[in-house]
Amino acid sequence: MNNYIQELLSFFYNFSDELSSNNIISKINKNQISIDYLSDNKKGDVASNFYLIIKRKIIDKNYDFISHLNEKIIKIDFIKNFELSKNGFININLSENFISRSLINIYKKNFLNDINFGNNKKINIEFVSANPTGPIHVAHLRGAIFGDVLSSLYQKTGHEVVREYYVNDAGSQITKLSNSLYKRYLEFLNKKIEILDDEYPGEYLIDIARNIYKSDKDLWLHKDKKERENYFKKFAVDHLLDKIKSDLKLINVNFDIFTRETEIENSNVIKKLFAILENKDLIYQGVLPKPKTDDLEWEPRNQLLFRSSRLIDDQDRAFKKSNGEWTYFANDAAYHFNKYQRKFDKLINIWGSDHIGYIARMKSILKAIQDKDNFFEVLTCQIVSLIQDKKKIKMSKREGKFITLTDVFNKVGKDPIRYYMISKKNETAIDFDLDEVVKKNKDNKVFYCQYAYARASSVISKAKNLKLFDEKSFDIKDFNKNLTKEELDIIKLMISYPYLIYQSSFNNEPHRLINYLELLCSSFHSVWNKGKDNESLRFIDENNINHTKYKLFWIECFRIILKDIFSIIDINTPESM
RNA sequence: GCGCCCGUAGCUCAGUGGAUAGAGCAACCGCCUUCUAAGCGGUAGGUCAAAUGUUCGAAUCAUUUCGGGCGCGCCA
Repeated sequence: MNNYIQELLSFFYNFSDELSSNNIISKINKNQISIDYLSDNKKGDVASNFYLIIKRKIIDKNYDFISHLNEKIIKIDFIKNFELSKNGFININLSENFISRSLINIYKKNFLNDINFGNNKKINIEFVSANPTGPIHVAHLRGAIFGDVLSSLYQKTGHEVVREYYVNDAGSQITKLSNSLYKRYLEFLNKKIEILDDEYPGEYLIDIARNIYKSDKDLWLHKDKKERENYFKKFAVDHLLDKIKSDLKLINVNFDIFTRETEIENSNVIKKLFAILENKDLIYQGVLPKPKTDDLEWEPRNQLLFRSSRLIDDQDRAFKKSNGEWTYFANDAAYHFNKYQRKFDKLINIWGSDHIGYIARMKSILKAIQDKDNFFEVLTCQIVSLIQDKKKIKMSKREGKFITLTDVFNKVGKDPIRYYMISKKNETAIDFDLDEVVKKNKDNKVFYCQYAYARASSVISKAKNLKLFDEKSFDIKDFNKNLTKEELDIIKLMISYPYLIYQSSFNNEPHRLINYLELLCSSFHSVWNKGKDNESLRFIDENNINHTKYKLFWIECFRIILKDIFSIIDINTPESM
């Protein structure tokens, strides 16, 4: 029973049901009931607004809320007492017995047992999916880490997660890539070349071309164009995908599966999807309206359309080009149908904010092929602006000038990247200041938190050296008499951790981890420094072994919680710094 | 023109309809004979873009306006 906050919420939900079915109150919106366990404003260990919600809805004038609540709440074993504040909050204090049991659960590392709300549901999380036309650059960084941490959170809460990357290895961009690579290859044969505006100028293609030249010499000059194009396509994509994988490995982002667009194209999945849509009268031959964009040469054309406006989208979308080829969207729709066929309970996509306009049509596809409302969810990441010398770094894809993941990694390192990218809401555009983040390692909170862990570890190792670290003495009951208020506050914060994980996962908000982590670490540093002013408040006091064992117990728990958070964010846990 | 996101301290950002709106950085003043000063304590800094509304209660919800970002094609 680690998730006591959830239990408390359920208690109030049931309470309100009981009150309304007995006609004591009129109907309320239960979603308004909340439990406050983090804010500074709360007066008890936790606080609820329950009374404020029902107060105005009370019909029975003789109803005595406090004694009724008292009668019910006394049966909850983890509650010590409660009081109704003048302004209507219910302030609740937890029983010492419960707190010490919870702490023992943390020590035994079974504190997350109760937040298994996933019940082994299969979740597919698709993220990054950057086109294999160049190295991973900074625009993909945020989605990569958001997707990775979100996946870990879902795993923590009992879901079976598949991390998936969709490889767009078909279409005209790949043809252009193939042509650009061929030109670089021609360079090795001393031919003069010119890279066109819409081709890929990046120097990374030169290295790939060199490989082809080394093994094949002038072989491809004499081959037929189609054969050569296909070979160069595959060669380029394979190499760039390897590069993407190894780049992502630098920041510990790994995938379970890479699905290629060409696989989808070559399978019959698109035909199957097409049949389903046609059967539902969602496919027709028609003409799209003129787009609202300015400066657009527009010729109306008759083509195969998907009637997405009947579902979620505001207009219909092209399924086939006028030359009869499937559109990118059609392939992508087939890919999502393919994911559906793989029997996931839920699909989550993480897209950059530049794809927001694409969400409605894809949701329309998913709605057409299945009934569940929340089966398919798209989470978007707003852009990250890189700041250097107090200025935004401008990137130009056309000139092949962009900051790659490797550039940022070499400058900053894995932990600050992962920490910073996950510390802000995904829907907020953020500035990532490369100078601030590396400046003397001081301005970055990741070091602040790792330092807290290292300090805690140094206490434990010193205690072990002094033979004061005795596990057998950790089954303690009356720790509240042996610890300071500040220490008890940290302990109460720690035992709310399971609910925090539950909330972060349920709401797709990994950044809450960071808020919690920083609060926890700041409290720890503060308590640490109390020992500087007052020797009796140090964690290890050889003159007071009794106090010491209580302190060592919660510090070990603190390390366990920190280690758990660090493992989700996937940053190092340094024993010393 | 339309859609989505955002606007909170000088800067970067938290903030679950609820109690006195917070943190870090920058500024200023203190704290190392000590389990790690990569730390701690304090001071100062706010019309939560604006207006109206809903509510017992709004930074949070609704509407409008202003400002910023990202998108809107048979591209991918």
